[in-house]
This record gives sequence, structure tokens and C-alpha cells, in this order.
Amino acid sequence: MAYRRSALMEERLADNRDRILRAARSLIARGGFREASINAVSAKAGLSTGAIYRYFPSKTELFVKVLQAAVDHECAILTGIIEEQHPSHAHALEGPHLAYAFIAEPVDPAVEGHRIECRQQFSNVFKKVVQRGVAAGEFPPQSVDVAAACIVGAFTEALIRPVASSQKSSVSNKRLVKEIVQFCARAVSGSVPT
Amino acid sequence: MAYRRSALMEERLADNRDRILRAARSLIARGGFREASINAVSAKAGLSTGAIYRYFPSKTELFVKVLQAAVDHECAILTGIIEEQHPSHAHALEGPHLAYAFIAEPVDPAVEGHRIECRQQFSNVFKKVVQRGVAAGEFPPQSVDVAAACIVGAFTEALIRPVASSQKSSVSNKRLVKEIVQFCARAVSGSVPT
DNA sequence: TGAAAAAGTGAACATCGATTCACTCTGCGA
DNA sequence: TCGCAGAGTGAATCGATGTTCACTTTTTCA
Repeated sequence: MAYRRSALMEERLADNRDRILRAARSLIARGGFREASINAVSAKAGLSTGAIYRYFPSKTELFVKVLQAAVDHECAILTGIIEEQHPSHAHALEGPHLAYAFIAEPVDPAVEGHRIECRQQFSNVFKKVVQRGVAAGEFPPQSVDVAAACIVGAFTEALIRPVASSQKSSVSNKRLVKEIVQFCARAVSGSVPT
Repeated sequence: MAYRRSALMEERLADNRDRILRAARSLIARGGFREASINAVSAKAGLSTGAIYRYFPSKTELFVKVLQAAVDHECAILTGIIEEQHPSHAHALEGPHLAYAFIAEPVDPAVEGHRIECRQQFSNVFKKVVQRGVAAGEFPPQSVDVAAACIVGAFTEALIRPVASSQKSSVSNKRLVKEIVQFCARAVSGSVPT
């Protein structure tokens, strides 16, 4: 009769899909989209090139899924940090490596379009914070859209620079984040944080 | 005897080279590196594909030269604005289109490396300003490197966003720049500019 | 003017990587 | 155990581009 996938099989398929995503993510994080060829991804995932196409219709789709997952994850963390005032969780952000792919690389227009949405997503997180501050009179009047974009830009550039130049940064990652946060805090509030 | 190029010929060659650079620059600004294939460049420059290789050893070299020229130009403008307090010259910056190629696109590692240098170059311009302010006690103590990187990031992200999303921005370019400048001014000085 | 040298041409070539597909292998159901 | 559906394979295909090169055209100079 009709072919039914056993639970075990179902699980294995899901696992494969997951391994593909992880492999792609890892390769992108390490060497950018450039390094994430279908061959490399399939090899790393322990599958053949053809198998990839059973799970994703195209390389583009695969990349979009990878970005989506990463951004969802990081946005959640970010929101958590901001909402709950637990800046210590900042280390949960996976460092600048993946972020690099968000900003400093090409690819085809489809992925490009998606990347823009991702940046927008990050931006929205910050926008809310600024809006709140301005409404409460804590922050001086300003274009919240521009401010949000600036914050995203400041983070990405400042975080990415050390990766891109592959030089040992003189400041630790933790300290770096702290500096950036202070920069942005002064920018939106117009005052030196205590 | 030995072949000597006449002045006229010399001029024509220089003009060709110039047209190639302009063509590449224009294509990059319009559609990113992706659109700037050798064929497209040669066509736009009014030469054959092969001719390009008489002027530049490779596509990579050509791109590097284009970036170099653009960055030199923009850095000079930027320095001028800052040094001479003529913010009105800001319109001389060619807008976000070329900037887009500096940040949001891939290409081969050689160009990538050069791009990083370009960002550094921009960064240095800002770094000096911040350093001066901190030394003079006008700005609170801060990591000038991080601040400079943040400023570059803020500018690029905020300027590029409208281009990337290809939506008519609600703010004019001039106003946009002003907002960004204010953001950065507050960030480094920790006070609301008058 | 004629011949050598340089500049220009563009079709052919080389490469690289995504995608396909004819085939093999494996798990499900009878 | 048998036979089929689905999963997996990987070499071949295909398309896109950067680069080359044999040839044509133009320029220089005696």
C-alpha cells in the first residue's frame, strides 16, 4: 500500500536537514558565502551533492533559511537583553563571525533581499527602545528610524572589523560590546551614562 | 626606429583608460559588482573585451583601482567638511550608491582586502576628530577606535538602507545626513548639540 | 609610401560551481 | 522474502564569466 515513513526514518530525515543547515551555517560563518558551495556543504553534512536538493530547492533557498534561523535567534537574544536588563547575556550572541555574512558579502539578489529584511528586523528591535525613550522624554527628539539604522550599523561595523581584518583585536569581545553599547547609549540619550 | 607615441595618441589612451574606470564605477554604483562584468564594462566604455586587458591586468585590479579612486575622493571631501566646518559640502559626497559597494557586496578576497583598507581609511578620518575632542576634554573618555568604527558603520548602514531596500525614503538625502551627523555627534560628545 | 610596432577585436577557451538525472541503495508493507 | 517508493549518489551537464590569442586595424617613422 501507500508508503509511510516510520518515525525513525522521519527522524533521520529531520536530522539530515538539520545537519545541512548546520553545515551551511558553519561554512558561512567561517569563510563567508564564498566558502559555502553546495559541494562543501554536502561534504560537511555527510551527504552527496544531489541529496541537498531533496531538502532544499536551491542554494539560494538554503541560504535564506540559514539566515532566517540565525537572525531569529539573535533577535530573540537581543530583545531579551534589552527587555530584561541582562546585558551579561550579551555573550550569547555568537560573535561577529555570522554577523559578517549579514553585512559584508554579496550573493544573488534573492538572498540580498532577505538580508535587508534581516537588518530591518534588527533595526526594529532598537527602534522600539529609542521610541520609548523619546516618548518618555528621556531622550532628545530624533529620527528613530535613522537612529535605529545607525545603531545596527555601528554594531555590525565595529564587531566585524576585527574579523574582517583578521587581526587580533586589542580589546576583548566583551569589552568591545560594552564600548559599542556606550557609544549608542550616548548617541540616543545625548548624555554620558553613569 | 623605436616606436614613440604621439601626444595625441597618449591622450587617447589615457582617455580610454579613464572611460574604462568611469564605466566600471558607474556599473558598480548602479548594480554592484555583480553587474560590472568585463563585457558590460567594455561595452559601456566603447571598447572590446580584450582591450580592457591592455589597461588592466585583471578584473580584480580594475576594481581595486575604482575603489581606490572613489575612496580617495570621498575621504578628501570628508576631511574638508570636518576641518573647515563646511557641512554644506556634504552634498558633494556621491550619495549612498557607491558606498553600497564598499560594504554590502562580496567579490574575491583581493578586492575584499582592499575594501577593508578603505573602511579603515574612512575610520581614520573620524578617529582623529574623536581623539582631538577627547584630548581637549570636550568629549568623555572612550575608545577612539571603537567610536570611529561605529561612526563609519552608522553612516554606511543609515545611508545604504534606503538604496538597498529601493524604497523611496521618507527623508531627503540632505536631512538624512544631518540626522546621522547628529546621532554621531551625540555619541562622541555625550551631549545634545545646540 | 611601406613596413614594423602597437592597439583593438571578439570568438574561442578555461574554469568554476549550481543543478540534473540515470542509477543504486534502503526501508516499508504485504 | 519480495517488490516498489522513496532516499542517496556523483558524474555529466549547463550557464556564466574571466581570460587568451590569432588576426585586423591603426599609428609611427624612415
